[in-house]
Amino acid sequence: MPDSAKPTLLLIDGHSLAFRAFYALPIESFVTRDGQHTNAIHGFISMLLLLLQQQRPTHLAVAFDVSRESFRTREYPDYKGTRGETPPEFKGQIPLLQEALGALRVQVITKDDFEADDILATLATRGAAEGYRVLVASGDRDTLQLVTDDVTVLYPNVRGVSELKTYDAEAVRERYGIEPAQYPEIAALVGEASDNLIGIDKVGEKTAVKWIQQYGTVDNLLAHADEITGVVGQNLRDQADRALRNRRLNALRTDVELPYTPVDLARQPIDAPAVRELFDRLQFKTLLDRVFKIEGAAEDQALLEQPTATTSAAPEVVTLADADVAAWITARPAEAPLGVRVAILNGRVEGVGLSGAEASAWLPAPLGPQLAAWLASDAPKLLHEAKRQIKQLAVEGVQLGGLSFDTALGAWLLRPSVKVDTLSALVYYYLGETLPEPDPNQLLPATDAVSPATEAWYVTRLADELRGRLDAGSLSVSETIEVPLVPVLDRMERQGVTVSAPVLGELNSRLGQEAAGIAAQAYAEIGREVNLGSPKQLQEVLFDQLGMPKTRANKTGYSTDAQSLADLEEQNPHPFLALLRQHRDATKIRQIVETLEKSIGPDGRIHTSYEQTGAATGRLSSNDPNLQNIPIKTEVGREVRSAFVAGDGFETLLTADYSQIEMRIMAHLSEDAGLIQAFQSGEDLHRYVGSRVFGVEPADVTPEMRVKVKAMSYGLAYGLSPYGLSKQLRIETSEAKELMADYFARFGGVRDYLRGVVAQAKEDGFTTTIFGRRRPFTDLTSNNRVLRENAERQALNSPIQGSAADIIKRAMLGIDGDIRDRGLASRMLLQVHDELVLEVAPGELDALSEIVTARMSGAAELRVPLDVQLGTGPNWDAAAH
DNA sequence: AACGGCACGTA
DNA sequence: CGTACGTGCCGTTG
Repeated sequence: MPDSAKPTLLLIDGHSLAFRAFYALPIESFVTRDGQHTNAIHGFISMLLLLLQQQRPTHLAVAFDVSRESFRTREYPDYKGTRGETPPEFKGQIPLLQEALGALRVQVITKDDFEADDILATLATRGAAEGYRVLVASGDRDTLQLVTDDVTVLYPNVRGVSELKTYDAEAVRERYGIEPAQYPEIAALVGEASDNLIGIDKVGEKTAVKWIQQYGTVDNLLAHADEITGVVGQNLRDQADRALRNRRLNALRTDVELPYTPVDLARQPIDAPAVRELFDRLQFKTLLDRVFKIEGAAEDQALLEQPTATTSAAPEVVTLADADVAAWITARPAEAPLGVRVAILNGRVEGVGLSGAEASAWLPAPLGPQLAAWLASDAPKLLHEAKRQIKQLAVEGVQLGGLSFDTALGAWLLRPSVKVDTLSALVYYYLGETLPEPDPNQLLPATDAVSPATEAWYVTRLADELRGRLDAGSLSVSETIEVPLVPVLDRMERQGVTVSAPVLGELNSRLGQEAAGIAAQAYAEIGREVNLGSPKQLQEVLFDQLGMPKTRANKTGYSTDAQSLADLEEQNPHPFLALLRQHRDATKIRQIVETLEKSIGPDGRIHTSYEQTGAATGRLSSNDPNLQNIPIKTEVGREVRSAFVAGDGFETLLTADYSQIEMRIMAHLSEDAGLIQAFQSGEDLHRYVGSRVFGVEPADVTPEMRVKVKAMSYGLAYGLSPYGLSKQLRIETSEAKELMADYFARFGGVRDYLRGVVAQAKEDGFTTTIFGRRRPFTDLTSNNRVLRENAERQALNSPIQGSAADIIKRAMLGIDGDIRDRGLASRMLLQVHDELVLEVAPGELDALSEIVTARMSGAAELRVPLDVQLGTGPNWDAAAH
């Protein structure tokens, strides 16, 4: 059989090539935002993709060593003994690499008591016997013994793993002057430093080759050892045991019992969602593209081959007329929720898919009265991303009631840190089935999307699966907080908030002129014009032209951030620095103003979107535009707030915020008597705490003392270190340390609690909020210190931030419910984590204030009161307090 | 056009 | 070497 017709079996030594990649790629260039090193993974995958392209293997596996222990170390405890401790940056990459290979559907093989090379040898031998063209990629020269006419070894050269040298039988003969099978004979005599196998003294490659060419094997050589003259001959005779031991150890085993034969290693279509998720996490953008480029053809093929197999279990879809809807629904089992899928095409409702466990129906637009009535009813419904569909239905004048579960919310509650949220991806993850989706990049889809009714059926199945996986606490959060919040957020988004275009316009032009003036002065200072918004150009000005001392380093050079500029101003005052800072301030606010101006709708209002699954802690996030980061700290910033006004027909804005809610939660959770007392005393928190920490009367707490204590208190909930505190307060680390010690001496319960949270999280693998919301962590036990300590701070913070999120969400539900129950025209517009902004209808201020106060302070029963501050005014700034 | 990096706004 | 977010600009890459 010609080689080209043979199947190709590619066998890779995972550990040795990942290790080569680790040393070939600069470690500092491959670190994710959260500190995970990825250079070995990146290099390995890159090499793998290259091999897939160049060699087009039909069968593929990667073998890993299980540990350093193997039958070889039992015979010779010093085997590979010279290898130092594995670098910690490398160690953590292997499990991730294996996860990546899993996602790429590459078989990973390990075997207790054997090394990866033995697995390769076994499969290579077997593959060759079964008629495969076999490729062995390994950084271990011992594999050269496997080379035959059918087996080729690919060995990394000094330049790392981007190029692999091909050793076929001819190449081995040329390089070593012996047959490949004789390689271990040579190695046994010369020794192999990397395996800690010492050769015969004074015998190098030249001598060994000469001997093996003459005698063929070590055994035979030793049988004729007396024929060898000179010192090397004597060494050979003296050290014969060593050569024999080496020969035993470097012989690869070809009889390892494995659960796979070559035929089991046929290449599989990759697990695209898993690859996307993982590569996203590892920040492998270009590799992701390469994977899909290579896989593209194969993936399409796989999809074509089994397009219906995965959906065949779904009930057949019947198309219903509206008149038949009520009957169809009545025919379903009572009480069982139905899946609902609103199909949207070009901004219009195309129809609605409904599904129970055993029947699916499609109702094309226009939506009739029977369907509309049922949708609006309390009949239980299951949706995926309900808010989006509720909004779309509203456009058609149709309401949706009775939402009982949202699969997007459920998946988020289960794994709040994972970004995957499309229906098809979740179906894939949790049900293991493929939901064909039209390629959004194709005008004419190659694969038909499934009917919305079938999607609705998948929603019901996914809902079952997710509910089964959620613990009682998370289910309760779903049912009592998140799901009921969906329509509330929808209303807030739809209402929007009125913004004064003239106020913003005036602010914009004023800031524009101001920035231009500042820029001109700045240019004059340095004698040229640069782009003040370009960190790169600023670096040239500051560090080259002006010769300022170097600041904190970042990937593109030295930092020009506000902190660095402030440091420079202290050490090296220069008019340019102040001008730059003023320019930044002006342009930043102006940019926010411009974004807001562009967001004003035809109704004169801004409609943000709340992302309910946006934050892993349980908080909401806001986008398009983000109304949760409107300036407040500076005078100009507050001018932006003043542009947010009560709309026509409304009397005033009402703002309500929780004061120090996170500290109160800390007091509650830690049960620290001192902190609880602080909140019950009615004294200003930081003054009270300051008096305890510094041992003075509350009245004698100086502003400096208060600043320090305040920073300390807030920092605690974030896992602030003494170093961080010292940086922020610009004090010595030793003073920061003392400050923390003094704090904990008075509020020891807080320290115990914070320690306990992390310890508990390590044990459980997750943290929990007061209301049962969980956040899982994987890195708390990581060997990578950066990764581990990041996870520790997140675990420390999550119950606090998350409980605060639970509380304000509960308050929102209460307020919204009361407003509707009492038929008030006032409405809730914005949520900014610990603050709500409401629009007050004429005459409703008192009633609304009462509702808001009661619902916010009553949203949780803590060991300390929940203090709520209200403020009113014609605009958001004036309504603040 | 898309993306990473930087910088910075909020709680 | 402080948690949680979103956005705009720059400079590079395709």
